[in-house]
Amino acid sequence: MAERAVVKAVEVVVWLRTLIYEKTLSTGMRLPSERVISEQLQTSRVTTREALKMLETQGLIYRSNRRGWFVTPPRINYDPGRAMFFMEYVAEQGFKPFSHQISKKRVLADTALASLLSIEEGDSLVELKRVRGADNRPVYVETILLPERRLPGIYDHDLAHSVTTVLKEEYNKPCMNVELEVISSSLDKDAAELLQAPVGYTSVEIHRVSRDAQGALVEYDVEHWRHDALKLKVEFNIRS
Amino acid sequence: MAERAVVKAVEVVVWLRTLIYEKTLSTGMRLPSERVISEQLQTSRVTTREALKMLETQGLIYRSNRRGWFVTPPRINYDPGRAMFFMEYVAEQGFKPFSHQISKKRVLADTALASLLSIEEGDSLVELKRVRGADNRPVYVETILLPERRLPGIYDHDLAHSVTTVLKEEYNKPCMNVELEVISSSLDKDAAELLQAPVGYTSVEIHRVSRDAQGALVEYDVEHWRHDALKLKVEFNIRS
DNA sequence: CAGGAATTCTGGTCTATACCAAGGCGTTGC
DNA sequence: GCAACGCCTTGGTATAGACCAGAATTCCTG
Repeated sequence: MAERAVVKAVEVVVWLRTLIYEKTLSTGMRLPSERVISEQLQTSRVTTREALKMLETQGLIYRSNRRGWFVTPPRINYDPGRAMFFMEYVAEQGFKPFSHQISKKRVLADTALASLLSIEEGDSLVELKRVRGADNRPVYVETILLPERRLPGIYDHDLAHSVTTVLKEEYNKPCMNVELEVISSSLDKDAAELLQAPVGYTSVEIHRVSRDAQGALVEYDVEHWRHDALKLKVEFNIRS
Repeated sequence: MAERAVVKAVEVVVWLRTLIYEKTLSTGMRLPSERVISEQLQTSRVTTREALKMLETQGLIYRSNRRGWFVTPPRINYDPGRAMFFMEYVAEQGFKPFSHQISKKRVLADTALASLLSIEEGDSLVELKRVRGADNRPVYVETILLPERRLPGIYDHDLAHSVTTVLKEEYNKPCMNVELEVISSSLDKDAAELLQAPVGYTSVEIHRVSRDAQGALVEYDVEHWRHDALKLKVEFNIRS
């Protein structure tokens, strides 16, 4: 009997996944505690945790510091090609969005930044940090850099809501062209804290360079998303 | 003395990361074995493994089944907006690319697939599976679906190299418009085997719908990338 | 009844140990 | 010369137990 043809941790994964698929456990609900699961399936806590982490990697469940494991809500569709801002498209998908500004300050472009953004070294940039989320769950942090020379007075505008709108309405510089860079990475300490996630949590990192109709850089933006909260959509035409 | 202000596993992470950054361990090299690291840093193997997994999530190292842990090579830049094919752009980046066809067969569109691809239910599709990689390291698996009705005789063409080229040269249907969907996910058993990665390994899943100049679907493609092998780049103009 | 203190519960970290399975490699035998 | 066998190393899986830190709840007190 009892060949262990199957991996024990996978058994736990399957058991939990079934509960989730059949909606015994549904979005937002807490899973049984690690100790209870272990007892139920006759396994050790280490093995149970391994299973939970697999489901976390799949994005099916997430943990909240010392509170428990929960079933992950649906992902947010994010289409950087649509001229809409966060609050709008998140609400459109039936979530209750929020956006908190963390900081706003001036920084000077060092060599690397200057060449990356094709501006002059030493140029002043307005740096904006935010956390954004839906239904009380923070999903990404972002750092925005705005070249002050091209956007005089930008520091004094209210940027808490929509930078895109300010650029368009106040400066007549709608972002026309976007360059995205996307990699899978992990959260550092700061980002993890803001997203209420463990350090090292899998993340999706998006770098976005936006240019106006003349091809001049108007916004540089780095976003760190919880990996399980994002479905990125992009549509474009091939450049031949 | 000895406050454990720091997490032991993080100590290990920092130690290894330093070795990597200062190039004591460089691309492709094997790390010391788990047991050796544990002894060296006076910690248990479980803790060491935890640290290794953190570095794996960051994409700094990867493991090869029972052979050891290795320093991850640079990521491949992938820009689906450029009208180039895999072998070309990978070679351009200094890698030695390869591409293996796994299977080629006909499948019939079910309801879900039909509506997703805006074709008729029951329509025949040519399904192509491949693994691709660089420098002997498989980096992604893909499944391509081609609607046979729109591409008569497509099954009999040599599709092993570049589907894009066949579509353009033989059918005069260059892909003009692309719709991407990107999510962070994890590898299932089949994909994991093909990529020589552990089951559950973090992956980036890309769905790609390509259309010709008339807006008709000509190619549907699902790619599963090792998360640490990909840097996705996209450039496009905003739709207002 | 409100506010604070104590308790309980949950995940977070860590140790020590054990055995398994597969890759790598050297040795042995033909 | 080379294939087959077998040993050693490496990661893979699993157990049992311990203690910590923070969240949640309960309970007690003024």
